[in-house]
Amino acid sequence: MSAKPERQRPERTFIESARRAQIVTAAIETIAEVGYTKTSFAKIAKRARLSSTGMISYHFAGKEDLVGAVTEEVMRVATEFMQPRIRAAQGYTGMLRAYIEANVELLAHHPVHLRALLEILNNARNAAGEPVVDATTISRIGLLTAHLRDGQRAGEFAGFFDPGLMATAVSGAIDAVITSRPPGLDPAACGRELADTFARATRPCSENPDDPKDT
Amino acid sequence: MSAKPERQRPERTFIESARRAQIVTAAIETIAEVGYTKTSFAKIAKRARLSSTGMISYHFAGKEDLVGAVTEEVMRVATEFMQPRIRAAQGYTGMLRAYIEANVELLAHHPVHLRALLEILNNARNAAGEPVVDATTISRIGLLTAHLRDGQRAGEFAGFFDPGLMATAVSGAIDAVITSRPPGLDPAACGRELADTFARATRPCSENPDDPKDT
Amino acid sequence: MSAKPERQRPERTFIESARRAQIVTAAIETIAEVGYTKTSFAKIAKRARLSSTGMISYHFAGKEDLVGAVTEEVMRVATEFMQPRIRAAQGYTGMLRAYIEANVELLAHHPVHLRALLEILNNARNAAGEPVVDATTISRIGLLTAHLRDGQRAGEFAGFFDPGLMATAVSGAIDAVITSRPPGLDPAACGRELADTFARATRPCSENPDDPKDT
Amino acid sequence: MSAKPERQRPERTFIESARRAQIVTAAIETIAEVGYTKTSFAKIAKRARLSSTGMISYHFAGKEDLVGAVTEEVMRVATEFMQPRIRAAQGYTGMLRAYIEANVELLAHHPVHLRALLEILNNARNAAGEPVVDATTISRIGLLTAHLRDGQRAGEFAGFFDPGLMATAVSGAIDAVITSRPPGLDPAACGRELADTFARATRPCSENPDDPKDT
DNA sequence: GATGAATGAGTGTTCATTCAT
DNA sequence: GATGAATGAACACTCATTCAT
Repeated sequence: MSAKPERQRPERTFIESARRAQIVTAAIETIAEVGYTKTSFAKIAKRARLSSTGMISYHFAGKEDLVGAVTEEVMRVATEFMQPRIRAAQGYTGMLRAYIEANVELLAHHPVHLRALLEILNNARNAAGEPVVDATTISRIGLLTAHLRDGQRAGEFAGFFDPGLMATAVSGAIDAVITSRPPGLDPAACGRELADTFARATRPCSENPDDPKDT
Repeated sequence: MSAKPERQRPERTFIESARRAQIVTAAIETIAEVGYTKTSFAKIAKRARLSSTGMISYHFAGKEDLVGAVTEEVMRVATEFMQPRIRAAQGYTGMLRAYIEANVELLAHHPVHLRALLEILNNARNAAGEPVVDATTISRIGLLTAHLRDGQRAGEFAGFFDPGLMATAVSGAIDAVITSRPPGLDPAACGRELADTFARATRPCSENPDDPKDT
Repeated sequence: MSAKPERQRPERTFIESARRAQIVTAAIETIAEVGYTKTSFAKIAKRARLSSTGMISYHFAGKEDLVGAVTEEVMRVATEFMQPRIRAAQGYTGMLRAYIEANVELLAHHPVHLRALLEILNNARNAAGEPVVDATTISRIGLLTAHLRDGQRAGEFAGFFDPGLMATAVSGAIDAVITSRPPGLDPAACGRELADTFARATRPCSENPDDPKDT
Repeated sequence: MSAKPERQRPERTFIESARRAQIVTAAIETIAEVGYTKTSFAKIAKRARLSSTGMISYHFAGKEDLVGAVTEEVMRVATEFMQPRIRAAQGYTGMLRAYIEANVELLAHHPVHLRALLEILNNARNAAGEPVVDATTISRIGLLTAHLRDGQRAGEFAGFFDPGLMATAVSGAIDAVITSRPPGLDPAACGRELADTFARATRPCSENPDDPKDT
């Protein structure tokens, strides 16, 4: 999230950066196609037309390092796509809608990247059994929770829901839609309807007179 | 989903059924603990106090067969827990609420089973890379979709949402809540709030006068 | 050092014990021939006429486990050879002589075993860089030190040397002789002369009137 | 052992000599720290702050060549330290004492160099499995043997021991002391006591009236 | 001359499955 | 029918060395 994330400590040669990018691309495609579990260095090397798996180990410190690079790349693409859309929206409600719509629309533009990311989030574990990339690293639920809480304080969202739980629900619903790739529905309509759903669920009481419960 | 799923084609001796159950139990615990990816016959055999992995291969046709048996068992437990709660509910809205609440509550009673199931749904792939157990196999989204559509026709749910998409969203939200095990919230309250959320989202226009969109 | 060291927890099948012994034998020969560093599972498997290295991993928990088994076996052979000779000796001086002579003579009877043991002691390290089998495990220097100290108290050895340092010197001298396999000297004479050397070095002042230093 | 061992056949540029020295130093430190077995070009390059292992291969014909250079350097340091001390001693007995003491004292001044040398002597093997640097190459035992024999002829040492065997014993004892780094004993006292030990062991009969054996 | 990139054989280990007993 | 033994492909990763630039 720093201004120049690519200017990290080890200065990389042009050719090395190119190789790394090539490997990362092959890794993304492989993970999206066969799933994280069945992805091996051998398959990635084959897709990247590399002669050996040793090549990947040469450019990346290990499997975790490669997974980290893949995550970074996907997040870069996703952020580049979503951020302008979210920034253009007005108000807390508008931004929530923009976030949901942009996220679903992202599926239409970068389905492979998104599937790879979900595979990593769900499956990648290190030797200790802990997630290699946990959800907080990519800061989805955290940011969403903060946004919902701020919107509640500003009075744009209803006060009767727990922000953390709602953020989890929103994320889960989006991921499920992404994973299931609902056939017959175009992504734009899909995103709009999902945004509608959570707009109704978070609307304040005043606009929602007979709310069934307020905890 | 047949009435007696365990009395399938090959009639099993008592001792064989016991062995299979023992292995399935060990598999569920192992998958829940270390994740599907890191689960191997060796670890299952160790937990089941079997001396060799050959034993598992003897009782199950292969990894897919074992995963299928695990899924069946988890679904049996889940159905046994949820069905009475859902049947006791009144109307489409009440049943939807009961379904969501029962599902979250199930986490409190059978966390190991649920985690194992989610691991399998997310990770288990056959040699061709296709999911071994897809979501439709366990008929969650399908049944939910049908329920939502029927409720729409009966006028209990609003008509402006797509049943399939809403079913996907509901399932995804529940799974996310289950996976994240929100700290500081007790399961009952969690389930109630999640049910509230989708109650608001599916309520008809009449009770929800100024709905922002109706596609 | 327990009475029945082979009656450990896991009861092994006859055939498994045979395989383990076969592998241990091949490992000893390989280590003695090419050195610990150049010994790999592949070479051991080849010598043992096993089809794959996986076989070794099947019978031993890992490289460390195999090295431990090799050490145990060599120590078993060495103890079996040396113990009766040492027990037959009289007095502290006699036992020290017997120990040295038996150790050198052991080289003539089991040169391969001894070379393998020395290779392991000098080279085998675990991932953390620590010796897999340290000298104290096989309790050579520890026992020797105690023997020298007791002999000093009993007045059989001179009091002017440090028992630990002398034990180290004795062990080092023996190992050097073993490693260099002095050509042209028969082992029996070799052992006798080495024992003479340390007999002179440890003899009390009374028999050694003009000792140059007494710290 | 030539007068100017570093001025060998190929005349090297200043910068090349510097690079070689830098690599040799890094190699010594690495071998001493992690052991010869776990030392690789990669680790040496890292310590020498070189960007690639190719650099090492460029300056040295191979691993054996590097090990040779390391040995030369350590021997240079050791000789520089020990030679004046030995030359200053009087008589065969005095020189033997000086040699032993200087060798142990060397450990206090250059522990890293010494550990590296012992690692190489014990572990370094070429492809054929033969030692890359054998003990005779560094001429320790050879020179010592000659010294002992000359001292015997001169009557300073007893005649009843075999010079080669005694030289081996002396070297082995010193190496064992060096390797074990006896805690709680300061190096000077250590060296003195070890020298005492072999002084007693090599003293002629006349000063040692009741010698137990004379072969 | 010097270097970063690449190589491919080799490391120990795990895996699901098969088979003779 | 049941089981311990064996298989061999696959795994991530390291190695010393080579080579085009």
